[in-house]
Amino acid sequence: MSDHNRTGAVTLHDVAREAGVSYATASRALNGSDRNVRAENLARVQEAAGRLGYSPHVSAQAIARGSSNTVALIVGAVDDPYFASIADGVAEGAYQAGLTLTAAVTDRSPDMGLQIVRTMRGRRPRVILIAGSRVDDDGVYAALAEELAAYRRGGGRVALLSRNDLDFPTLTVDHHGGAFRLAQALAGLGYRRFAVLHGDDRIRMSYDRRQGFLDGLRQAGIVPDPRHVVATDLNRDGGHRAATALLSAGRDRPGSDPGRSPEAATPPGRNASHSPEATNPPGRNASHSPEATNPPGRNASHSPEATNPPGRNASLSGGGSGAVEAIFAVNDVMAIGVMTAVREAGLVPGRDIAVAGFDDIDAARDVTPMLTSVRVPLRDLGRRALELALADDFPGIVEVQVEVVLRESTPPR
Amino acid sequence: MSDHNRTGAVTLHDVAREAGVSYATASRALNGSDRNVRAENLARVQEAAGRLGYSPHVSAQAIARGSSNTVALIVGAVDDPYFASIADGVAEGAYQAGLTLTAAVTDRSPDMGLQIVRTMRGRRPRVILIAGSRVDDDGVYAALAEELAAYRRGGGRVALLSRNDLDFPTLTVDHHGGAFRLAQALAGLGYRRFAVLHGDDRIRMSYDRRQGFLDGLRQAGIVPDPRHVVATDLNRDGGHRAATALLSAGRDRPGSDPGRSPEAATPPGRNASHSPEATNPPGRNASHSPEATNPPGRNASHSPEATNPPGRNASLSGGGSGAVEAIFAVNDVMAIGVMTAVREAGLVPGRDIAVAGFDDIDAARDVTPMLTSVRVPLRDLGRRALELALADDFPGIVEVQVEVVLRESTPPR
DNA sequence: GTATACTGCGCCCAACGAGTG
DNA sequence: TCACTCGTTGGGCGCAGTATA
Repeated sequence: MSDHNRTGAVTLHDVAREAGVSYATASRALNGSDRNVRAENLARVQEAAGRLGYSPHVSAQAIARGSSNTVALIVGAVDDPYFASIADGVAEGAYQAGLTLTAAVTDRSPDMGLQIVRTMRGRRPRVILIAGSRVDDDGVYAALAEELAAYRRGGGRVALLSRNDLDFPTLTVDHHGGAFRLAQALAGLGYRRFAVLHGDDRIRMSYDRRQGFLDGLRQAGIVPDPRHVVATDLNRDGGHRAATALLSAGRDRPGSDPGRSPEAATPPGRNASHSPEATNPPGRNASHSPEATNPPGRNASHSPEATNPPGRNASLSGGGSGAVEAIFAVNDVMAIGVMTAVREAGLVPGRDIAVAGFDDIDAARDVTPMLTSVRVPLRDLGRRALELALADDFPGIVEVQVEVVLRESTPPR
Repeated sequence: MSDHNRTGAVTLHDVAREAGVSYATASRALNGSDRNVRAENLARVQEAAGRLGYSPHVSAQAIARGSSNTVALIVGAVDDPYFASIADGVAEGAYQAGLTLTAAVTDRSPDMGLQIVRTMRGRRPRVILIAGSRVDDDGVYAALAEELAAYRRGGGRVALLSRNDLDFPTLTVDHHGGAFRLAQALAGLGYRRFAVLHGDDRIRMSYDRRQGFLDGLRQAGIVPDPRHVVATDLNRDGGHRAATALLSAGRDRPGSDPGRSPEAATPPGRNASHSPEATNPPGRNASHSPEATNPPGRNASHSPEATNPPGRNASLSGGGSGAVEAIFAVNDVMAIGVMTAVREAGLVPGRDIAVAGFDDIDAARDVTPMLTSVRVPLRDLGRRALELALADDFPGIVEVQVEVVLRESTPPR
């Protein structure tokens, strides 16, 4: 029965007919606009709806009402604990607010989330939340901003996570401060020679964390060998690969330039995990100018003009006066990869080489030794971003504080 | 301009007016149904659309066309690598198929996904994918089945992941076989005394894995102490908690019944992670009959009639003849929690107590020692589930094979 | 061949009249 | 008469078809 319409789905008409009431009554009974419906009819309608398996067409409702109650979350990857935790927070908040969450992943989009935002916008959600779309080339960047502006003009609400360069309510993390204090803490523990693993400089998170760390070191009178400040992918394999290259370079070819090793010098490529803004589209890998926007004292991967004169031992494990004592990776996922690489090189993380990360994901406490990190309240981040978007006033940029967590991977030295 | 309508968003009307063409022409130009539009007009329309920031209203399109092109994925949790990997696979497949993915999490729903399915259905997606909704009490269970059947009657497509009890295309994992072979492999390595950590028995995955493992042991002539077969949460903390309780019970109170320890005996509660079907609604914790459907040789958490006579040393770490040599947890997340608990007890996982899990998530290779597990192709699972749903024929149940991966956490003994 | 009406998708909302008590 | 409920009708949401001009 009731397969008269195109899709074959049950409509409100069918329910009304089945219940023996009028269309309007059925509508009033089910969505209770003005609940002037007799109890008996109400029950009949509900019963009929249940028997027929009726499900209101939310698209039609959305059109008729002019608004939906979904929140669209756009993340870089699902696979990544960073995003997963944020998404979890958003899901919780959405549930409490009675909103339906729909998520999209920019990871595989050629247009870096721009297209995603476009299609998401077409769904007319009440809120669009963006966690880490990349600060990309100006063209795409401006297009994204315009897209969001148009969405807001249409009554939509926007909140951004972890970027502070657009004119929307933004929840940002104190990357610089956290890394700064971490560096100071590690210096306080007695470490002097550091390596830093970071990502593409156009990813603000990566840039800020690296810069904060270097600034913190400088404050302590420490300037790391530029060859030990390496750009790589912001995921587990990126950390693993860069650390492996550095370790093998230091051991197998003492005096060689680790920054020039083919592994470590590889610009960030595909499968960029974590990376709030590092989701390289397939086919465009490594095609960006890797040296763009580099500040002084930066990544020396490709820089022949390293401050260390050639011949000086800059190895990680050489044991000489220049040997690196600690590796900081700008996120935990990378740091965990680093730890595995260290072990594979026959060394013991923590004892032989200290390792530190950032984010304090759950896994940081499950690796051995437990990972020193900077705690970011990721779930709160998601929840608060949603609140921010829903709020009526424009709070501008809200900065979330973070906390250094010292663990066994960086024992006093 | 063009803020005449309720929402304030730009409509196709605005675009047509702006471009100086008729409404229908603009429609054809933008969605190119039959592209009988002059090149000049086409360009003008596109230009106008871009200038106005027009975004087609997908709800309206869905209504007009009678179909949308989204795939709805319903998972138990985002937080969990198991679901995250599956979601990643689905996202990939959806992207390739030109479908938009929208995901929902049942974790916090009081109705165990039933309500989620209901609302999802209202969105009229082309596909609904369910990864691990719990095999719950018959009422909800039947309601879920009916909901899905109604959805299918309306032309929708369904695929189920990892449950094989409903009449829909299903991708199931050979939980029993994998655990069976793992048990045999561990027995082959010389282990004899095992503990098994599992979840709620109504969760088929947990039940099958545990049963498979026990069957495999039996085949090798091994029957573990029932007190060492413990039910707990299917997440990291569940594994950690249960292992801690067992270890402390074994050490602090030799001869006592570890199954009676308040920690280990706690029925699965909230925050059930991983757990394709274990997402207990808040407020209903521990209210189900915990002993339901228990097969012989099962969990003895609450069983005074343990086969071991009281006084015999059944501790995990006591070192006596009854000391457990290996702990199997029905998933990796739990196993990782177990490893941490072992370490916290002053023991070395792998050397003092072997640990094995199931799923072979990425993190299994980043813990120390690397975790023995059973490899489940989770990403493939997601991708294939989508294909299954989209396929025209009804393939019934497809079973995915798994592979035992022995690593350092279970060295030969 | 190209551009314009018109109808319909499934629903919400408002207004009106008619039927009860 | 009043308060309440119900059915009918019309309009509209934004868009995609299919005829018309």
